[in-house]
Amino acid sequence: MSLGKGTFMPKQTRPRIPLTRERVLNAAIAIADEDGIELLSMRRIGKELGVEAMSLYNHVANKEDILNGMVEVVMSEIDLPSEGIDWKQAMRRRSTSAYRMLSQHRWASALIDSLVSEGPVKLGHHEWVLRTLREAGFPLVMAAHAFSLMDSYIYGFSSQEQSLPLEDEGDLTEASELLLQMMPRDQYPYLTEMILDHALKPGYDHSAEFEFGLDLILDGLERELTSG
Amino acid sequence: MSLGKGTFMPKQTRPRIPLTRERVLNAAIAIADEDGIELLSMRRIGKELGVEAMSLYNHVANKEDILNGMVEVVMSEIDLPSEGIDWKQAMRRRSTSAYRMLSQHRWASALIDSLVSEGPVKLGHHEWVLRTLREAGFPLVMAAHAFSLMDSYIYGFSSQEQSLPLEDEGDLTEASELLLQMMPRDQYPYLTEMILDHALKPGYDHSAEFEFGLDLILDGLERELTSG
DNA sequence: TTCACAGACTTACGTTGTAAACTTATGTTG
DNA sequence: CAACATAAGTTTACAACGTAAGTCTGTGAA
Repeated sequence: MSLGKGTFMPKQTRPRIPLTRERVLNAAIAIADEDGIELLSMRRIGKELGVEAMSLYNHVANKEDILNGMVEVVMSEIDLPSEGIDWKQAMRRRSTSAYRMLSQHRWASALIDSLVSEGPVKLGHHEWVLRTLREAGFPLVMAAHAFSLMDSYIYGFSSQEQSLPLEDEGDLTEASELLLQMMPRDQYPYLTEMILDHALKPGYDHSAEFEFGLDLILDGLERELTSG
Repeated sequence: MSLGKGTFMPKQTRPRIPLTRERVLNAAIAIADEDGIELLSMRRIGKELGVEAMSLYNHVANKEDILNGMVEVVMSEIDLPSEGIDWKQAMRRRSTSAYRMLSQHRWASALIDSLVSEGPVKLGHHEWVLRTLREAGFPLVMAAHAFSLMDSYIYGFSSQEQSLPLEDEGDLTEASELLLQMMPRDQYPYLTEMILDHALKPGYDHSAEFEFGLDLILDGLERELTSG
């Protein structure tokens, strides 16, 4: 193919959308969302973009750089309400928003705490949380406690949720039934009861479970704030 | 080397401790504890045991089987106090014990929620927690909430802790100083304050941080129990 | 002493991340 | 428009990974 430089269409001979770091990260996120993080490889990302794996290295340092970048991108999806509202409302909004993000990107919670990414988005998020707490009157040590507690819960809950092998939404019925079959029921009566009478019940809602713990934590923090 | 069968020491010609599933798992745990989970490979485990990688497959199904087995082993290290004591004390003991285990085996928290291991130890643990809560008077739904909340916090806190790159104990000083250098301080005043005036303070204790959240959660659950 | 077999070893294959060397496309000059 | 520098692709190669398949051997029973 010698339709090189000086033929007759010097500008747009081939459309060739230029590869960018952003396009690489978006492709990686799409793959991780759809096929799972374990199928994310440099060659797979390249294929997604119609390019060889090694071409990616012109725009990202290496695979870890991609993983860090993915975390930064999805963390920017978290809603951080603008100032001027109640700290409790603000924390509630950012927590449920973070939970929703972690549910949409099931690979994220595992990545966030296996990596040491300290990009501007993550730093900005931390800064926002600390400012909100401090300006609401939390003393320094208590703000640290609150931050640690909230984030441990948010990421912990999301991690635990993803370890349940529910393929689609509401499909934990199938998983539970599988577990029930393998498990000698008489040996685990309380576990059996929990699965049968609670987890398998039609109205079961995971995000309601999340909000129970979140509200308990926020109420406890409010008590600490007003009493201390 | 023809010192084979019928020479003159028919029994213990070579010491050759027989390989077992247990020895494989213990070797794997030792490697993960000392060198990190990312350096755990079949060949590395074989070397540790003076054996080729493929020999392991006579005692374990595959690598995932090993990872599941490792989780089962370390979960059995968690202290589950015998019946007859206050539910709150019981939960506090098992939680701090779980936290201590997860600190000793820094790979465990990531494995526990990336895997779908449902071995007898994990099931037994769940059964113990549910029985303790139900017999303390927690209604079914509240027991589910309590379980979810406590475990999310325990594993979440441990995960977050391990994402801090502290090599030895108390060495987060170095990590924080590194972060401070890379970070434009005037852009993140509250984050800077937190690192300088709290995290870098000599008396900083991570397990105290854990216990603050744990007690807040347990107090909140107690309130739910007595009020509801 | 012979023999069966559990349990070790050897070899081989496909997949991974990425270093090094190359080729080609693009944008800036004379 | 031609020549060239540079940016951004491709090709090839390598070491390390999990593991399937086949082979060899040490050990206990007959």
